[in-house]
Amino acid sequence: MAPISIAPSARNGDVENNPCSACPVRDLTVCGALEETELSKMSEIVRTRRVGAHRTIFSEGEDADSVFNVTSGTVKLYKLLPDGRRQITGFLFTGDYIGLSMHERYAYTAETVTPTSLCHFPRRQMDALLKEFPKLQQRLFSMASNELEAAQDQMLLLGRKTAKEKVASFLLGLSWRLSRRGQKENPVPVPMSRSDIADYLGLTTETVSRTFTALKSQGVIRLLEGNKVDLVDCRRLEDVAEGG
Amino acid sequence: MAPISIAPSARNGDVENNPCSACPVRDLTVCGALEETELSKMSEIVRTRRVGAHRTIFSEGEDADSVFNVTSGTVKLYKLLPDGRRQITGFLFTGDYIGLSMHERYAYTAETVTPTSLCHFPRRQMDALLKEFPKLQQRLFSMASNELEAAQDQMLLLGRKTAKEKVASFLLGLSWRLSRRGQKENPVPVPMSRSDIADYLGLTTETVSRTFTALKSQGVIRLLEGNKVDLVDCRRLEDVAEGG
DNA sequence: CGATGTCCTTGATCTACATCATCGCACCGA
DNA sequence: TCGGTGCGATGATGTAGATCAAGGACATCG
Repeated sequence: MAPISIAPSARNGDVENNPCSACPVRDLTVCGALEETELSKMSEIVRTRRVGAHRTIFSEGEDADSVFNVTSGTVKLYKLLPDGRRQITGFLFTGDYIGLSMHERYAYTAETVTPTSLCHFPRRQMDALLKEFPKLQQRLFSMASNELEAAQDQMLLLGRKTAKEKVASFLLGLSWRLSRRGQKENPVPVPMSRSDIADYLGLTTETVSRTFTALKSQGVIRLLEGNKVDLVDCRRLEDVAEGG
Repeated sequence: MAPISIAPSARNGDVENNPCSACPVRDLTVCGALEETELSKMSEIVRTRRVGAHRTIFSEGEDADSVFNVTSGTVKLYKLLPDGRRQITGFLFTGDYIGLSMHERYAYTAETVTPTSLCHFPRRQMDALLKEFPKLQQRLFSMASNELEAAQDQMLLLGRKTAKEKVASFLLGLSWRLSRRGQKENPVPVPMSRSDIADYLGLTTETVSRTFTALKSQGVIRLLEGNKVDLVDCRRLEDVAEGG
């Protein structure tokens, strides 16, 4: 397809044709499963996209013909009841993959919380790559396993935890995911609105707000500039999260 | 390994060495991904087990060195909080696979609800089979996808539905899974206790009990002999489940 | 630079469901 | 045959969190 480029232009040419090889977050994502040389196959089918905050990426019920990688920003996934009640089933950050649960139609709506960069893959071609590279398939399976475990934790939270335990668990979860991505785990940026947090925890915005103030006045957390939360007393927050 | 058996005994010999080939529920399970001939590999590592009701198969936190297939009966999976609050994350029936989310340690406890038959596989050897048969790996991934979608539905239920909507959804879910297994979808056997249902739906036994009576007196369901529930008005039950 | 809007917070009140208590019934072992 | 035990149903009461209401902090915009 692409002519083999030579001499000085070679390097730039490679990067242009194979942006994935220069991807700074590759190891965080599904792409980390591939060797440098195999990556070109991904480059061939990927299309990068930048979208602003509060944009719908796709909606529940639409044909699921694309999958995505989040390379920066924050995304929320949610399901709605007919009367408008909403449950956010997850927040996605740098490195997360959208479209793990692959059926004919999307099972949820995906919407950006902040400005976001996405890698977009046509699903058919991604499926072909999965067949070609079992390592990719394995990595995807292991990511699905992690999601499943997170979903079970979330069920415990939604079904059995109090408001205070829910909020504490939420903050610790954010912090934990930061550290998994190799970022500083405290203070924690909280880019989503109170109402998003409420719909994630099965609460109302008022209760979330009150619970934040309660934790703050107990000296467990501090609310900082720029929607950051300082986990002052992590140990105690963990106790709170488990009902201790 | 096993000597090649000849003549009249051959057939029985095969079945004994390869019980999987005679498995009546094979197509429902992960094993359905394999050809007759490949099944012998599974037979070599499988050990079948029958266990009574209310037995622990494994506990949260133990080394996850086995995976299982349910060939008959009902199993529940649950997580506990330190103070004993319990969340049941799922019920498993004939054909379901235990151990999808594979980490070093079990993320939940698995306990039988009724007498149950299990196929037991050492995890290491199962992993080897997954490498050998990509079809098996694919099947497992697709089962994980389904579980993930079910988990998202359950989050919506736990976070945003009322008691009545929860119970209605639960009954419809049982019925739907029956029909997926090719069984009659009404009336629905409900082998688990009120307290199990409560811990699955994020309610108390009393509320579950009251909600059953409420649905009964509205003529939407009938409680039959032998813990069966007759979904009298399926359409209306669906409306109730979605808050209609 | 007021006008308008959105988000967060806080207060007052309400309610769905939890909690506490009791009872009936089926099952079971002695 | 008879207590014992566990489960399910139902009634009385309590409460965590929802709902309703209002004000304050910012940002955007004519």
